[in-house]
Order: sequence, then structure tokens, then C-alpha cells
Amino acid sequence: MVNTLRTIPLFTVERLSIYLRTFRESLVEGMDFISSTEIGKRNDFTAAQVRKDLSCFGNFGIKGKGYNISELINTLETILGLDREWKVAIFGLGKLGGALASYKGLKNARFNVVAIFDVDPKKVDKTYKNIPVYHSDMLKKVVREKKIQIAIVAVPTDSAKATIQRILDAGIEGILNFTEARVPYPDEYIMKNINLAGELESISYYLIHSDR
Amino acid sequence: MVNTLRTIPLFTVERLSIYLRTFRESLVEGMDFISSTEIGKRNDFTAAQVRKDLSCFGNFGIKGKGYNISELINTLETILGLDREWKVAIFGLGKLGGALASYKGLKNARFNVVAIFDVDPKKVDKTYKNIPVYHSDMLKKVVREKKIQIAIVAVPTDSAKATIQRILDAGIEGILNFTEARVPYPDEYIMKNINLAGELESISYYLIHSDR
DNA sequence: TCCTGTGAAGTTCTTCACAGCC
DNA sequence: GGCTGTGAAGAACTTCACAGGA
Repeated sequence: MVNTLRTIPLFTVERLSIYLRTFRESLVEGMDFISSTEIGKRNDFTAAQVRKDLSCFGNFGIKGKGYNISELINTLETILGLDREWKVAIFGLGKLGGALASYKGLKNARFNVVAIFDVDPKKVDKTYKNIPVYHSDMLKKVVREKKIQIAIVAVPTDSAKATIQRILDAGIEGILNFTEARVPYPDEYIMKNINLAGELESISYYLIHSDR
Repeated sequence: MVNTLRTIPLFTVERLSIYLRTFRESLVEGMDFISSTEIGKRNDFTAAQVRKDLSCFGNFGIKGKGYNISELINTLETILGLDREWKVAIFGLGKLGGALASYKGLKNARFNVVAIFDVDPKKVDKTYKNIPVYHSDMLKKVVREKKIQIAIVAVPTDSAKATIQRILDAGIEGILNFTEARVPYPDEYIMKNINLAGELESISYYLIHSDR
């Protein structure tokens, strides 16, 4: 019984890329099939969790044998939308923005960085790693012309809120936010926040509050 | 009634840094008290959620008035362990490692990067932003001497697994992992994974599978 | 009147446990 | 014998709704 896509647990979605990575890894190792137990072992999930997650999208497993690795790679790529190219813009060409723009993993995964935005006159109207750098004032025009679908935000804290607001206004519906700013956004948009300080703070919390 | 620290929901811990940031922000705005409703509004949480989270640690609110901002900043800093200095090492001085080493937010938040590890002879035995760069072979010795407690891993994919294993072996109990590798670790350790490709993949998923 | 703190209810996610198939 | 798929049970988290204090 295939779950309708509407009711996939959020947590299942977050794990799909991990499964995909595991399948790719085991393909490289020369395996043909992999069991839910083995997938779980490699990622610290229970086998039941793995089976339940994958069963949301169809009955891919073969009883007594496991999951066909190359079949599942194709399936997961389609489910995740990696069968198409996504056009990405990076906002902020500081150290982090530059690192993200240079990151090979993006292009390999079909996330194609087609524009960088910054406000520094020394940076704009040039290219960085062959990617054109525009002044942020050009945002709406460039987004429309290049059909940009995903924004990665790596601007300084003090301009973060305004930048994100302008990205929302420009109609970019997918945002990966590396800043501390939190901005309300419409339901049909999706924003994911990565906060370095926050992650370290919760590590700090756990280091203090566990028995050791 | 104060919850014992043992039973704080994991999700509550993840939100504590967000509350702390909100309190700091409202202090800068000149506020003295802030209500759970306002905290929620700024972060897209329900007011009940905010109250329940904060009530895990004590009764900080004043009925009819809200939370005393400067008191809560101190309290949250103590709860999160930000009343002490943490010694951090960065593994991998590539673009991302360099960006993280330069990031001012770390030092301000009492996460002090005291060592960088890499294997490139052109980089080791020098300093980067005044931080000494060691060859990874020196890991155990440096960790012991400098009492490093937290590792940030930003090495290339192919050496990630081995690097993380060596960090675990060296006894660093807090790890922030920017690589795709997933390595099992003992219960008393804490590892948080940040996976750029994974985040973009789930954004991709949601862009496809929402009604628009 | 405003806002907190919190049991109780509701929702979402995870694990169990086993029938069924290879 | 090994492994999947899945209802049912259990655990974890969130929201409701209201008593009670400032």
C-alpha cells in the first residue's frame, strides 16, 4: 500500500537523502541488494524505521533478500526531485558564501549555482569560479531572467533579515538560510535554517548535562 | 515545578538557542520584558510551546507581564553551558574549514578555536588567523595538551570517516560534522551532522510535492 | 485584564511483533 | 532461515484550555 505523498512524515523526508547516500555507497562497494538491518546499522536507525520509511513510497523490498540498490537509487532520486536541474543563487560572497559556491557536491547533485549576489562594489559585475556576481539590487531582474528556484543565504547578520525578505518578495520558494535571522514566510515556501552557533550550543548543553 | 534535566525533551534543547537569540535581540531593542506570544511570533512557534519549553527549567515568567529579558539571558547562558569557555578544533583547512575558523560568531559565543588540523604540508606548522595548524598525525597529542572538547569536521568526503573515527578515539566527546560520513559513536558522545546536500535535497522534495 | 504554568487531550513519530513471501 | 511490510502499541512532542497570580 503506497502512502499518498501528502502524508509522508516530515522526519521520513529528512532521512531520504541519508538512504540515498547509503545506497550509493553500497553500490560502490559492489553490492546488489541491501537489507533494512544493514542500512540501519550504517546510519544508526532501527531496521523497522528504515522499512517503514521506504514503504511510504512503494513496495521496493524483496522478502528474504532486501532492497535492489540501483533500483532504489533511481527511485529516491526521482522522489527527491534530483531528476531535474535546480537553479540556485548564493547571497553573500564572504568566506562562507565563497566556500559554498566552490562546493563540488552541489553541482554533482544537480544544484547548479547560476548567480551570486553581494553589495561590495569590489565583487559585483565580476565572476567567482565562473559564476556571475551581481549587485543585490538586481535581485528581482536576475531571478526572473535566470528562473532561480533556490536561495542560499550567507550574508552578514545585520543585513540578513532584509535580504531574506527580499528573496521572499522575489518569489524564490526554497531557501537555505545560514544566518541567525528568522523571518516568517508563506506556507507554500520552504525555508531550512542552519545555525552554526545554535548547533554548538546544543552540543555544549549535552556535554554538560549527560552523565559522564 | 522544575523538570529534572534528565527529562528535557530533545526538541526543547534545540530551541533554547533560538530563545536566547530572541532575548538578546529584544534587549538590544530596549525591551525589559517579553511575552511568550511575542517570542513565538518572532520565531514561528506557538506561545504554549514557548511557555512549556521555558518552564522545564524553572518558573521564570511573571503573570500578566512576561519574561524578564536580562534574567533569562543569564539563565539560558548557564543552561547551555555558555558560562565557560569551550576549546574547539577544526579538522580540514579547506574553503569551509577556513570560513569556519574565521567566523567571529564562534569566539563571541565562547567557542574558542585553539587548533586546526590538516594533512597538506603547505598548510601545517603555520598559523591561520592566529590559530596554529597541525598535521593530523598530531591529533592525540594536541588534543591532550590543549584539552580540546569539541571537534568541527570539514575534511573532504573520502577522508571523513577515518577522521571522525580518530576524533572519537582521541576522546573528543562533542562533534559537529559537516561531512556526509555517518559513524556510530558511544552514548556518552554527542555528534551533530550538518549536510548541505541533504538540506537542499529536502528543499527540492518539498518544492515538488507541495500544492502550488 | 494580561499573561504564565500546566494537566489533559491531541497529534506525530518510532518500535514491536508477526504474518507472509523468497 | 532471512527479510519485508504493516497493524497495533508505545513513546515523544505539541496544543488546548483554564486556573490563578500580577
